[in-house]
Amino acid sequence: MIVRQAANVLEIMEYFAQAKKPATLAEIADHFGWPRSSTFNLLATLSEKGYLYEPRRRGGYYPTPRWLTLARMVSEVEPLPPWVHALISELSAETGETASIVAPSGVMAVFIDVVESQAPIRYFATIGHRIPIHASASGRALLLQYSKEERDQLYRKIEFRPYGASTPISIEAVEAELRNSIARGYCQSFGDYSRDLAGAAIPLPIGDRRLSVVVAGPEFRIGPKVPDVAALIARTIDRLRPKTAA
Amino acid sequence: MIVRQAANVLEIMEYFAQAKKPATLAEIADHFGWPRSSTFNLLATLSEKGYLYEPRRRGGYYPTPRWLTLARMVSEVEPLPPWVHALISELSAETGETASIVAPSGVMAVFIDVVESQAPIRYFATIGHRIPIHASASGRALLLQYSKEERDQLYRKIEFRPYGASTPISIEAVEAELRNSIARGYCQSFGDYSRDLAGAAIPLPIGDRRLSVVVAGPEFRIGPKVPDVAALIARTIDRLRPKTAA
DNA sequence: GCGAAACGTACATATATGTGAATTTATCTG
DNA sequence: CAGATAAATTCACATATATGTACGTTTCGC
Repeated sequence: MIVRQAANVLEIMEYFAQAKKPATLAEIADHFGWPRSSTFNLLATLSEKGYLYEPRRRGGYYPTPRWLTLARMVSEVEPLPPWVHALISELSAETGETASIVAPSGVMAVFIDVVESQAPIRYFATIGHRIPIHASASGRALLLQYSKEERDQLYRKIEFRPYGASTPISIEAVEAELRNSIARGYCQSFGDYSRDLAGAAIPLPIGDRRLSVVVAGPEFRIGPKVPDVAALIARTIDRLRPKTAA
Repeated sequence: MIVRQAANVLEIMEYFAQAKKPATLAEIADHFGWPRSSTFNLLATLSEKGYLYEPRRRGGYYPTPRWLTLARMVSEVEPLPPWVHALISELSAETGETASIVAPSGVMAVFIDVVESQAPIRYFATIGHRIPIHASASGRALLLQYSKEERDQLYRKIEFRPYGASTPISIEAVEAELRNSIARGYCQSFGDYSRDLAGAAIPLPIGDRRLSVVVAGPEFRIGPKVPDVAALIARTIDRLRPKTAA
């Protein structure tokens, strides 16, 4: 069950992140199609807790910097090593495509760092974006770091839906693709989940964290280059990853 | 009316900001005394929206860096000029007390930037903290920037409650204190709202924003020094504020 | 300076939602 | 490795909650 008012808090924040200016109760209510009275209650709650304020007289509400302090506090914990962000920056610059770091979250894979392509047609991914772990290059690069037992447990929870023509829709299909990936030396996906999207991914264990790097873009552009891109990812990891620590 | 589940989202974030480590469903449920099932729904909602993930197998939930991207996006808008933070850093260092920037929000005043004192006994303020605009030095420094008409409108919404012995509990009392502040050259408060707390504040208009600076601490320590502190604030503003722009 | 439109606020009520109990799944212990 | 223990899910129902309606307040156009 989805908790509506919890989701609404996030929607409001995303709204402000887009609008980048204060908004009145009426504007917000109209934007979301919420009743004024409900919107009033929500905004009052967020204000009372110190997360929204009214910067100007009758100028509407805007988030306080408290969001930033909170977000900084939680992000200070186990930050990604700087070379990891450098890695995807470089990969994105070299390939012209979107490069990301991905982490597991149950049956999903979550983007935890992203450098977007500058091309007008590009893979539009954001931090927090989620995709099925079994139906994506980056997800399978995570699965490669699981033991067979752990994978079997996961498989039980996965709903195998045919998102696209090449989506693996059975445990065996996924396992077969994992074997192929090992043989090939990298993971790939051609529209497994998102139409017209192709990508190459490589596992990236950091400490006890199981992550992966992925470079993805429109199939027509990146498709033929997937092996080269994969090789580039591997080379770049090799060069940037500190040799000392495990 | 307070929107419970909206508040709960914030509580969860504050919990993670404190704990600084992943937490399982059970831990969170126990911590807040929430039923497991409700906690499950909330965590599922936040996860589905990409704001929580499970970094390790059965290692519990943790916020994704998405909070940080969002918070950065909203905070990019009209950031405080760097000299403003330098101002309160310096004031806090010189006085040994907590120094803050405050903005109006209806009948309340909100802390939008804070540099805390290092003293063991200190004014514990955080960004987002709210105090009544009429019953605080910093709040009255905001009111000084309002026209009489604007103040009168505000007064109608204020509940005049005797928080402490010196709380102004009538419109006339507030107006009198404002006149005193003008004569004195700064605003002060001795336990108007928080017991044992004293402070000095000065208006700080920036562009069309009405802000104020306040230095506050325990009455026994800062009390006798309030005039000196006020003078220091004024001098420091004078020194740091760029002369060019209005 | 007046009237009208827009905005913000309060409250009672029907209903969407949170919850306790039951079930399933995973982990620990001897 | 099995049995016990703890955690994570599911679900039907009572109730806390979102909302329609009405009212007061502020702004804007003329």
